[in-house]
Amino acid sequence: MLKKKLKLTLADIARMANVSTSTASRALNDNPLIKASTRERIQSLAKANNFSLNAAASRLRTQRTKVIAVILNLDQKTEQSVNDPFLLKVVGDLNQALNAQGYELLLSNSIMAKDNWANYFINSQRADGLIVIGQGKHNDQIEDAALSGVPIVVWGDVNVSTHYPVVGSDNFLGGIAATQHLFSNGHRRIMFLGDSGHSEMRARYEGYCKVLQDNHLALDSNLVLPADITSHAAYKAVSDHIKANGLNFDGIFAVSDMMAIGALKALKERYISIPNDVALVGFDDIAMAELMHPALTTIRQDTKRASVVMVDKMMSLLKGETVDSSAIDIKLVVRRSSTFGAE
Amino acid sequence: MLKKKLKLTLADIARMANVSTSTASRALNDNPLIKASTRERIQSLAKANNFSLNAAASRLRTQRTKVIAVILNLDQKTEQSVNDPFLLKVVGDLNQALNAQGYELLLSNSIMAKDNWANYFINSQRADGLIVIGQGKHNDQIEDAALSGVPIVVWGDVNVSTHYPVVGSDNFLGGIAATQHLFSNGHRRIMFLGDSGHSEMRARYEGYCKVLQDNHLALDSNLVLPADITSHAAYKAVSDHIKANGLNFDGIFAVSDMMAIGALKALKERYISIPNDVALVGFDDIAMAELMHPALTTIRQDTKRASVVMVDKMMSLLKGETVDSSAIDIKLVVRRSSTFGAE
DNA sequence: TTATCAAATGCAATCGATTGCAATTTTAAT
DNA sequence: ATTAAAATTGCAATCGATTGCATTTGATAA
Repeated sequence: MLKKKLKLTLADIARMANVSTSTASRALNDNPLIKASTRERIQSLAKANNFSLNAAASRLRTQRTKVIAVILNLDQKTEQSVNDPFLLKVVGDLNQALNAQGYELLLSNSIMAKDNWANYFINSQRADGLIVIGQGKHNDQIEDAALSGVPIVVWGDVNVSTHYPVVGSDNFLGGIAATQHLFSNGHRRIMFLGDSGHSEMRARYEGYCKVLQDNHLALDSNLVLPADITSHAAYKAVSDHIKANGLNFDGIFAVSDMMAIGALKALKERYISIPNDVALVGFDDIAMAELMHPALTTIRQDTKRASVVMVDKMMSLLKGETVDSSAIDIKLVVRRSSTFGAE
Repeated sequence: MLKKKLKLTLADIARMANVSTSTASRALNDNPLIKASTRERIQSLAKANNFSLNAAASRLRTQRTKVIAVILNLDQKTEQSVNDPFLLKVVGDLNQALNAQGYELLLSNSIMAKDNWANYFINSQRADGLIVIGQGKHNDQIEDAALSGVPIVVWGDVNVSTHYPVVGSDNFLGGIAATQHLFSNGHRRIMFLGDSGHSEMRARYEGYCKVLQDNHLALDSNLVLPADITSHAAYKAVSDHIKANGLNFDGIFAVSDMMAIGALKALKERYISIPNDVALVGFDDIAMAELMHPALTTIRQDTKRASVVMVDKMMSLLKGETVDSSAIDIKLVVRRSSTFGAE
C-alpha cells in the first residue's frame, strides 16, 4: 500500500514548471492566452505527476460546480420504488447525456432531499441545476424551486402549466395510438389500466377516451381500472376485476409496461389467451417488453432522445436563456401481445 | 420569477445574529461548544433566511466532500448496458444506504471516467471514496486506484485476490444451489448458460461443476454455453444450440435473470414447455423474475443488504480502518419455472 | 470581594484555484 | 536602432467556511 502523503497543488506544479500559478492554472484549463508550447509542457507535467485540479477550490472560486443533481421524484405512498426500471433507465441515459457535456450527475431522490431543493442543492453550491424525474402528484416543491430562480428541467407531463420547462412524451398521442391500435384490430371492450390522477397518465387516459368517442364507443367506467404504477398493483387490479366481472373485456391498454406485465400474469394464470382472448398494449418499451411471451406491444418512449433534450435545455438555462417545454415523439411498437401473424 | 441577487453567506447570518462567523459556523454544525440556546437561535435564523452552507467552501476547508462516487464498471465490448436492471437496482440501493450515512452519490461509469480514478475523483476532491460495481474482466484500474491508497469498495467476486475489499454474493454456493435444485428435481442434462470468463460467473460455474461431480454426472462441454450477460445474447445462444443439437437438455442454469428471460423466450418460441420439458433457474431475482410466466426460479442476491455492507465498509475505510471482503448469503427462490405443483 | 475554573465566543490564518489588471517579453514595422 | 502593437506571463485579491488558540463571560467557592 503506497501512501503519498504529499498532495500536489497547483502551486507545486507551477513551481516545477517555473511559472506562476496563474500561468499554470490557465495552462491546465487550456486557455489560449498561454503559449501552446508552455501549455503542453505544463499539461504533461501535470499528467506525469498525477495531478488534477482541486474541484472544491475551483468551484468556490468560479461559483460553478459542473454538476447537475438528478432527483427521482417518487410518490412516497405509491412506492413506485427507486427500482422502477423505467426511471432508472432515464437516469442511465441522463448520465450519458450529461457526461457528454462535461457535467457530472449527482443522484438524489425526493425522499432524501426533503425540503428546500433550491436551498439544498443550489445555494449550497452542490450543483448548478436540477433535473427532476416525475412530477408526481404534488409538484409544489418543483414550483417553489423554479420560482426561486433555480435552473430546473422536469421530465413529466408537458401540458401541466408551469414555471419550468418540462420534457415528456406526447402522452395524449400515445394514448390515442395505443387505443386506436386495439380498436383497429377489432377490439371493442378495451380496458384502461392506470391511475388517471397522475398527470402523465391522465393525458394517456384522455387519448383513450378520444378514440372511444371518435369511434362512437361508450366509455364504460367499469373498464377503467385505477391502479398504482407497479406490476403488482396491476396484477391485483386485473385479477380482482375478473373475479368480480368475469372476462368482460377483450383488450387492455396499460399505462406502463410494468403494469402490462402484471396484467399479463393475471391473464395467463387464468389461461386467457393473448392476444386471442385479450390483446394487450403497454407503455414505455422497457428492455423487458420484447422479451415477454408474447412480446409486448407498447408505446415507446425515447428516453435517450429525451435525456439529450433535457440536458440541452439545462445548458440553455445555465446560460440564462429562456426555455420552454417540448414533447418527444412516441412510437407504437407492435408485437405479438396485440397481433397474430407477424412477430 | 423572483430573483434573489444576493446570496447569503455565513458572515451575513453571523451579522444578523450578532455573533462571529466562528460561532455561526459551529452553531450550524451543531457543535456543543456553542450554548444550546444560541445554536437554536442561529439555526432558525438560517432556516428562516433560506440559508445553507456553501459546500464548496466547506469541502475546501475540511478536505472532505461527503460524497462517494459510484462507478458502473461496464465491459465496454460486452455492452452490458448502463441500463441493465440489476446494476441499476444496486445503484438505487446504494443511494439509499449512502444517504442514510449523510453521504451523497455521484454516478459515473467506466466509459466516462476513463483513466485514473484515484486522480479524477479523489485527488480532485470530487469524492471521498469509490464504490465500483463490477470487476469486469480487466480490473487493473481498480488495482491501481487501490494501490494508490484510495478508499475503494467493490461489488464483485469475493474470491478474487485483491488489495481492496470486495462485497459480493456467494456465487459458488449460488451455483451449487441452483444446480442442485435442478438435479434434485430429476434433471440430468443440465445446461450452463453464461460466460465463465467473468470471475463472478466462473464461481457459479464451479458450483455447477461441483454438483455434477458430486452426483457422478459427466460434465458435457456441449451443454456449457458461453454468452454475454444480456438477454439477447442468451436468446441467441439457446436458439442456435437447439438448432444445432436439438433439445438435448432438460434443465438450464442461467447466470442472470436477464439471460434466463432470453432463454425462456427461445424455448417458448419452440413450444418447449417449461418446466415440463426444460426447467429453468436464473440468478439475481430482479423484480421481473416473479412476473414472468412461468415465474422464474432464481438465486436471490440481496442487493439491499449488500449495499448497506458496502457502505459500512466504506465508512470504516474512511476512518482509516482496515477492512476485508465479505460474502452475502444468497437464497434459492423456487417458482414455477422449475417446479410443477406449488406456486 | 476575589480567585478559580468552566463555559461560551471571537480572532485570524487557512484550504487551492481563478482572474482583472499590470508588467514584461516578443514581434513587426519604420 | 527605436517604437508601437501584440503576445505572454505574473501579482495579489478573492471565493466562503472551519478551527486552533486566545479571550471573555459566567458560575462557584472561599
